[in-house]
Parts: sequence; structure tokens; C-alpha cells
Amino acid sequence: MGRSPCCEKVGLKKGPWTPEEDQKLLTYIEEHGHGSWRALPANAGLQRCGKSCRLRWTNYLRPDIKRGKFSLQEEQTIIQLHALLGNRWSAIATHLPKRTDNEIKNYWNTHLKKRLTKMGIDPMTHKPKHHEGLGSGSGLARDTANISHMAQWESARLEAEARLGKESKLGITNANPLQHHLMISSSPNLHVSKAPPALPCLDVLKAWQGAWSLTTKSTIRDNVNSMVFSGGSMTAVDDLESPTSTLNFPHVNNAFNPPPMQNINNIVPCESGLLQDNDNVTYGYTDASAAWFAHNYRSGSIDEEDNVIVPTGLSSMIMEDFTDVLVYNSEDHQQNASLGGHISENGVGGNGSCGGDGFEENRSYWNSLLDLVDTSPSGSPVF
DNA sequence: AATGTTGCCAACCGCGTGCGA
DNA sequence: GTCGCACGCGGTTGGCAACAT
Repeated sequence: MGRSPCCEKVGLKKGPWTPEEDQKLLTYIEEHGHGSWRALPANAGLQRCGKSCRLRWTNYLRPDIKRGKFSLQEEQTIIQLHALLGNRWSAIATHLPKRTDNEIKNYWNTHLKKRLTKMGIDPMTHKPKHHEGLGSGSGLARDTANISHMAQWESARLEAEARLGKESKLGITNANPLQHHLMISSSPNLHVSKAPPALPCLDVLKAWQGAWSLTTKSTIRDNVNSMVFSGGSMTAVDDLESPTSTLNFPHVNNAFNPPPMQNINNIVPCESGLLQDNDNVTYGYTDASAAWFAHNYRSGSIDEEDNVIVPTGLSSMIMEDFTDVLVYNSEDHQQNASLGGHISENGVGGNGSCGGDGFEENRSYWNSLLDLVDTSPSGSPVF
């Protein structure tokens, strides 16, 4: 059944909203709630259609909207979810509670898509472009099929969860994934053994993280409590390759080539997605360990002789499940309260001498990635 | 300084879905 | 089961600002 355009009526205004219109809408909704959107414009004295009012409210005027630059965590979450859900912006938006689907969609189209393309990754398939024409009889094809299968499974689960989230917001259910996660993560003796499935978006994440950071966490957390950088160099022991991965990173196994010590505190991700220090020297994947080194150095987990101290506690934390990590990533305060404790639970790092929200964010980011990446597919219901 | 180009984002459009009559 | 209303969603566009020539 067709539908006539909602703004067909003559005299209804279109285009940008004026501050006066915003104020009218805001005041009306604050006093009466939106009720029926169709009836709202007349009641509020606006020459707009109900749909236009709804959009203005949900995308701009709503008080719980966070505006401005997307954080690294948010970017990562969007990429992860896009890999699983595709262009289902509203579903993605449920995991970034303060962002609107429209904003996420715009950000994807104007920033993230381009950056992934630049990195040689197809933003639609989330696969490296040079892998696209491979034959179907290969082991790779089997992996791809598994990935697809897992993606479907994960996608369905996320959808259900998004629904649950919505219901939760409406007070329909008490289920709250974040609370659930926090409950678990705040109990030091409770180590949940349920392993989440390997993530089909892992390759993209690795490329993303490789573009501006570290490589060695998985092996470190599993096998050692301390590692030694001898004379400022280290052989990276990257072992992050997932069983289902379609992407190889041979370059990250190269010897660590550190930036000058005086620049350590100034390594930041640069425009290209790689790392850059304050001398504008760029460090690529090969040098990705530099960031890890820098972060640990700054946070006090590398000692005078360049020995890296890895907290034992790292190996004991297992996230309850993937979505908790995502929700977690989207909640800045919770994140600081919980993951900050996570990395410093062995007395390493702590508040960090580096200070600053950026570092704290990065620490949390890598902790969550660490947990995401270091999961075995054996616990997955898919296999 | 003037003009053209590009990037960004708010807003619009039209289809799909849920739900009550 | 069908119809029609209301709303939600994803794709697209118009217009402004920033940047390049």
C-alpha cells in the first residue's frame, strides 16, 4: 500500500530548523512528551510535519545525545558491528547509546569507510581487497564460509541483544548487559570460562589496530609474566592470527625498531592510520610494537633497563562475552572504572605516569581488544 | 580576492514493519 | 485476512563551510 509524502500539505515548512522552532519543539516535548508525532506539530505550534519533528528530536534535540568527535573506542565498535551487521545503523546505534544512527551512518560514510579503503580493506566485506578473487576449493574458502556462518550467528545474537537493549530502556526487562559485565569484571575471583566465538571481524580489527599500535599481547598474556627488551630492541612474538583469519601480517614479526627514547611520550596515531612521533617519523606495522612499548614505558610497566613487566592479572581476565565488551567500550566512565583496574590489578600501570584521558582510553581499548582477540573458537556454538 | 572543488552533516524521501480496527 | 495509520529505518541529497587553485 502506498503512502503519500508526509509533507504533502501545503504550508508545511521544510529544510533547516531555526532556533525558535527547536525551542518550541523542546519545550513541548519536555512538557507533554512527544505522544503522537503526527499530532505534535499542530499542538506545539510548528509548521512542520510530524516526521520532521521526530527526526529533529531523535537526531539533534534529545538531551541524551553525545555530539562531537568519535572516540577510538566508538570507531572500533562501529567497525566491529558493521562487520557483523552491515548497514544496520539502528542496531549499531544501540551499542553506542549516546550516538544516533544518523550520526553513525554519516561518520561511517565520511570517515571510516574511506580509512578502511585506504588500508586496503573493502569496507563492505571487511576483507582485504587482494584476497577477493581466491578459488573456492582452498582452505581459505572454508575459513570464509566459517566466518560467514559465525557472522550470521553473531549477527542474530546482536540483533536479539539490540532488541533486549531497547526493551531494557523502556523498562520492560531488567536485563542489562553492562551491569552483567560489570558484575563479572568486578569480581576478581570469578573467571568466566565461557569463551565467545572467534570474531569474523577480527581481520579488520587487526588491520585497524596494526595501523596504529601493538602486536604482542596474546602471546604475552598467555605465556609470560615479564618480557625483556634487550638494549631497546625486541623480537615481536605476535601470535594473534586467529584460526579463521584470512589476513596475514608477516611484517609484524619483524624485529622491533624503537623510536628514539626522547620521542616515546609523543607517539600518536597519525592521519594515515600509522604511528608518528614528535619528529614526524612514521612507524608502520613493522614498528607497531613501538606503541606498546611506549605505552608501557609511560605507564611505568617498563623499568630502567627496558624490561617490560606484564601484569599476571592480564591472563586471568576473560570477558563474559563479546557484547559486554562492546557495551563496555561505549561507556567511558564504566570503562575507566573497570578496565583501568583490570590492567593495573597487578600493581603495574596503576594511574600511570603518562596520565591523560587519551592514554586511559587507549589502555582500555587495548585491554578490550586483547580480550576480544585472545579467544578460542572451541567454545563457540558454531563449531 | 574570486572562483571552483571537496567534505561534511542535517534533513528529506520512500519503503518496510508493527499493530489495531 | 485485509486495510490503513503511525513509526522506524536506510539511502540519498541539498546546502554550507573549508580548502584549493
